[in-house]
Amino acid sequence: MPSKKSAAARPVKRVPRRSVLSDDIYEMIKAMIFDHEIAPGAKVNIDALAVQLDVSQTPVREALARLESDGLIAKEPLKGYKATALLSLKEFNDLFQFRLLIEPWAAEQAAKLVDNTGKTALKAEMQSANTALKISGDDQFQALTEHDARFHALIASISGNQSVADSYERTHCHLHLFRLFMANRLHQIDGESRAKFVQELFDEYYQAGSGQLAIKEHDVIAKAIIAQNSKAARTAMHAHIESSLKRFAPAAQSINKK
Amino acid sequence: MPSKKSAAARPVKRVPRRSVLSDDIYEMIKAMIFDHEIAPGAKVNIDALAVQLDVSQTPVREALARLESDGLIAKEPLKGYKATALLSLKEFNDLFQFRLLIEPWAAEQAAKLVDNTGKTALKAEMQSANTALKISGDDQFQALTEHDARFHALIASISGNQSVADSYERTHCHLHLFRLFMANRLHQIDGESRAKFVQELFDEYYQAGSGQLAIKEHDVIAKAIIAQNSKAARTAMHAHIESSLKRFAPAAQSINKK
DNA sequence: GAATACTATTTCGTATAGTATGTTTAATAT
DNA sequence: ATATTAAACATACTATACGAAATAGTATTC
Repeated sequence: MPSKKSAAARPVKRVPRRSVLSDDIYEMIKAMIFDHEIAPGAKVNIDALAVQLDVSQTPVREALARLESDGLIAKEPLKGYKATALLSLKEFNDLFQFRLLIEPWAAEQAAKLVDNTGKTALKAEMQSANTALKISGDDQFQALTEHDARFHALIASISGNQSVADSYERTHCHLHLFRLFMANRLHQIDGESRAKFVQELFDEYYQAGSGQLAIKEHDVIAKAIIAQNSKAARTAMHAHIESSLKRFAPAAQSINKK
Repeated sequence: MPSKKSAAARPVKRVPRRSVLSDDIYEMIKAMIFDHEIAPGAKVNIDALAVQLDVSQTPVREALARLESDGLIAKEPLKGYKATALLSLKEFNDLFQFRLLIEPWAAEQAAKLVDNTGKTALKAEMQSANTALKISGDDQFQALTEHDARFHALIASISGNQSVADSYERTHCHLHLFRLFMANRLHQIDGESRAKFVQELFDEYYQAGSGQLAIKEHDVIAKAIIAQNSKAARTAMHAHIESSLKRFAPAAQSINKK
């Protein structure tokens, strides 16, 4: 069996690796949901979307079918697709309860099984978090949210359990949280008090106290895993999720009162 | 606002409720995977499938996109769809580990929150299990497997947490287990020893000891939930999954050795 | 015998037309 | 004026045919 070196040495012929259009469209629509180009609850017109993306209906239909399976879009037979509504307070709490069931375990396992590759990846991800902190405005929030998604997915992956990793990915929790936040953000225009609330929410989420609260919590988790301290990793993850729940609860609640 | 009674009294106009072809096809293909009409790892030709089911490619494409999202079918870009392979021993263990994370909690919550509707549903499901025991042969195994799927899904539903219920459903564990069993079953022809092994496996799974082992375990769980004894429900569910894991492990292992 | 060139098959996407259902508007009747 | 009915319109869903691009298999050449 050829070594990895020799394999890397010979010219790689498998270049094409062209992604299938259907997959690209899937990612594009997901992105449109993510950044509110498709608002929560908004109707999704297949034909219009196909025209807008300059493709035929076929790949759009496949993408929507997958998105429905993901729970990001709901289908009403013969009436069409709609982006799912924002999380209700109950759904929000349920989601975090679910995460509490699997993620502390995942962190514990990750600490037990992590190898050098995993440690390197964790360090790199924490670097990207610090980079994100230098951005400003909504873009920063998006960058931090994406770091958050990658960080948790990485740990689930290091845990070695594919079922757990998949189930985490499928929650799309970062997407839901980002939509909750942006929904509040977009209501800024409604009044000063709201604007202040949103700003406070943001500060509280990412820069409370001496700053970068969530990132600091990530740092604790990452360090515990790298040190292969499984108990510490579990408790740190548990604390982080509960802390994150408390930070986001006001956003979820205010939406419900609308 | 009209009461529920008056709403139920007037003739229901919402009769149409005609399912969309695309959804039917999805269920049909899933059923074909379930009963090995599409073998694990087999290639799935869209055109052939459309002809076989006597529909156009459009609904087949949507169905396959959803099935891929479910993890029941894998897509290789520009090469087509294939039914996913049987669970490897590792995947099998991972799946059960995942279930151990969420199902005991679900049972505990179910015991806390169950109402009369839930209790009635649980009793009805246990009745259907007894009915299934009267069937014979592979059909019995299928009937029992389907009861198993409904029973666990019901408890997840009673737990009240949609995220947990969804994540359980998406494991499609009953489908994977059934495929594992049938794969062994189909190898009966290979030799007497194998035939005996399969028979023993079956007996052990559903009729060990004084009989109906798994069903008895279900009964313990159901009774604990109905009695609203949450701790008992949790431990019973935990024991049941571990017991189930031990029963099925040989099947998963023998596949790996192939 | 290995690399290249050619052919066949298949996947993927497009385009378009037809049908069925939902939605809206307008007209009619109570 | 309200409610019911009917027609017009829009859209979702399905069918069908075609074409482009990649893969897989075969043959040819060195």
